[in-house]
Amino acid sequence: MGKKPVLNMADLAERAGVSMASVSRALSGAPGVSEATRTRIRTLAQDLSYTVSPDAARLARGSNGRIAVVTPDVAHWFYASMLDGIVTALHDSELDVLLYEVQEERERRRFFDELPARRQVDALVLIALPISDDERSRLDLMGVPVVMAGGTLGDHPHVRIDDAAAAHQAAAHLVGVGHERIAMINATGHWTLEYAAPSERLHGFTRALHDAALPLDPELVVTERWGSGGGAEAMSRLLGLSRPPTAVVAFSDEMAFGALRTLRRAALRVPQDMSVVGIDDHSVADMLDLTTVQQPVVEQGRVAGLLVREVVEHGAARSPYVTLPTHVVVRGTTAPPPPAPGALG
Amino acid sequence: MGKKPVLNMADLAERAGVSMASVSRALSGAPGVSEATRTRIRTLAQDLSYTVSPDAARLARGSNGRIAVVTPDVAHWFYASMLDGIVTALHDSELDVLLYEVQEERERRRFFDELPARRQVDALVLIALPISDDERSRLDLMGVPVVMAGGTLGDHPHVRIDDAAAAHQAAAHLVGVGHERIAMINATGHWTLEYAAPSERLHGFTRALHDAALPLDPELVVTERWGSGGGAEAMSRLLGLSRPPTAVVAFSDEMAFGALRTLRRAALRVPQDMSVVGIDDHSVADMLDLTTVQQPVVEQGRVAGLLVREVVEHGAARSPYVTLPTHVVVRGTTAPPPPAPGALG
DNA sequence: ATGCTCTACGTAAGCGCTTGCGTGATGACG
DNA sequence: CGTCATCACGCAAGCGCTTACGTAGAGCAT
Repeated sequence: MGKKPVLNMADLAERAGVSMASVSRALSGAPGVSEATRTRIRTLAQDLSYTVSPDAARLARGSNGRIAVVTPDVAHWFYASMLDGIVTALHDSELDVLLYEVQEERERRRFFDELPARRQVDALVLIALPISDDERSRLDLMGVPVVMAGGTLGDHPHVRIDDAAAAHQAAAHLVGVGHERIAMINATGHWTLEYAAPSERLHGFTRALHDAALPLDPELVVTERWGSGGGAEAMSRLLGLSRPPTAVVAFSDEMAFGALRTLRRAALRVPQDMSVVGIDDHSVADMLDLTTVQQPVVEQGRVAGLLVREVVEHGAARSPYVTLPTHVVVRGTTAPPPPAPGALG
Repeated sequence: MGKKPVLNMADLAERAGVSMASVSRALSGAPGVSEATRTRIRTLAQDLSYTVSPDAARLARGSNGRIAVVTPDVAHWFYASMLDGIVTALHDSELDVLLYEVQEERERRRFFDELPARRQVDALVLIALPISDDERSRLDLMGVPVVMAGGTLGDHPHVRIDDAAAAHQAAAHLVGVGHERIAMINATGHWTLEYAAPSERLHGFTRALHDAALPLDPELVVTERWGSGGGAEAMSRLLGLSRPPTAVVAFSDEMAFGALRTLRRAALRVPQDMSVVGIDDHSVADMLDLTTVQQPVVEQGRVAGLLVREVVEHGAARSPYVTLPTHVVVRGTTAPPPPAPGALG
């Protein structure tokens, strides 16, 4: 009857003819064992395929080895790429990742009320998740450092892009090829909480027009819900205008995709009749030949991963605020505007 | 000096004027405390925002509350959708998810050698990860149940689609609209280990031709590496043939996208000059108007999540082998073949 | 030899919980 | 009014580790 199902440290110690203390030290790399003993124990552990129980170790030591990543949507291109960067950066560390998806309001509430990650992790990485003040104070209860990937959160470490600059680049590109009547398709969040990106990008857009001494026609700024459906809808509205634009900056590639769909259905040619530029450089943008402002998403995740490692390992990050650059990728959806009807040339 | 940084159960018990045992029982829902006491303790815990330490609980109880999900690529559409289904299915359970990405060979080896998830989880979900026999025996060392999502693995519980049937449906659709010279673009894995899908899909394809009494021209089966690049390459080879096909079944939508790109660059019209059908119903397929065989990816993940819950909670799943249906989604990339050069009609 | 410092190792006290078992109180029953 | 379940609860023994502290022996200088 009854051997333990799995070998524990006491068993190993016995077989090695030493105390548990030595085993623990040998395996963890702590000083206080001779090299000979250490090697012997390690070899034995290997042979018996023994592993220290992370839970027991963590309990005895008080915290270690795990972080939580919180994402609004596991499957969405943007968040998934971020997550990819984060786990990649963590690959050669000892940190494991506990994954939480807080998509709907219900899960959101559950996450902040119950704090399921509480006492389980050494740090938290939030992927582009706007947070209310109440929620921030709940987070503080967890008593662990937080880093924000793809946005900002108080004075917690973060990585992000300059949204205003990105939109500015998009609009400036259109100005550069000769457009004067440029629209912006902006996004509105699906939660009560607003992301900062929409207003930032609108500012950048506005500033670009201003810099080019172009008037800003309020009709040409349309806001729809986030996603390609919203983009399609927004483009319909723009086409319905008495004086439609000749080019449009979309809040994101996804919205640009929707806009392109509307244009195709309306039998308008891109870029001859209408230029479109997105923001993101979504993996599909290349396939659809969409001109866009590229932002390094995986890289943002990677930096977030490095930040969280620093924070966990050294208590703080050396340079906790990182803004990564964006740049225009010219493809086939932008060109000079068609000659104005009744124009001289 | 020295209060504990965080409230523990002993503190709570003291403040509540009861023993730890009662607190534990009250909080965990175990019998042996009166309703009155239970409520009182719970309220107090709430007020003090106390949470049981999952690690200590797990240690004392011997295992509980966490599963590992292993995916080849966090960011890839297919795996990300699977993962989404899994975490969604786990949302209203008490299970947390530990995420492991084993992308490159190095990480793969590390994962199977070190078994970082070992002693940390109650079960393992593998997302479409082909596994060698050696690796399987390593996995057995973990001593926890394994479920496979998007494939099979010995007699472990699994969810998947019928790959042969999917390819059969794709080819049959093309036969149905009148094609007789149909190619297949097949995929080859990027690892040494082969997925089962390519050969299965090839079988389904072959069988469909056979069922329609069409000859199978070996020239028309081309295999390229997985991904849209491979699809593009494969299509080039097909176009180089002395007698090119009039239609093609691609291993996946991604490969179909590549094929479409090649066709566009070759100035061939789709579907007038060439019909293309993919498999997956990738989120972008709709955007590119690609006819495809839809497979329920998120749903497969969801089912995998349910399976793992059953396995963890009841020790076994009631029906551990699930095959989900696929079906053709007709869009704009398939049409009858062009009239044969020199044909009578 | 004596005394001292090091090093390698063992002892044992926790870490924060769960749970089998024991106990007194309570109520049912004859 | 005695007898026995039953129930609510406390006691204390772990769960599998880490680590402060203690100790024996080796090495060295005196």
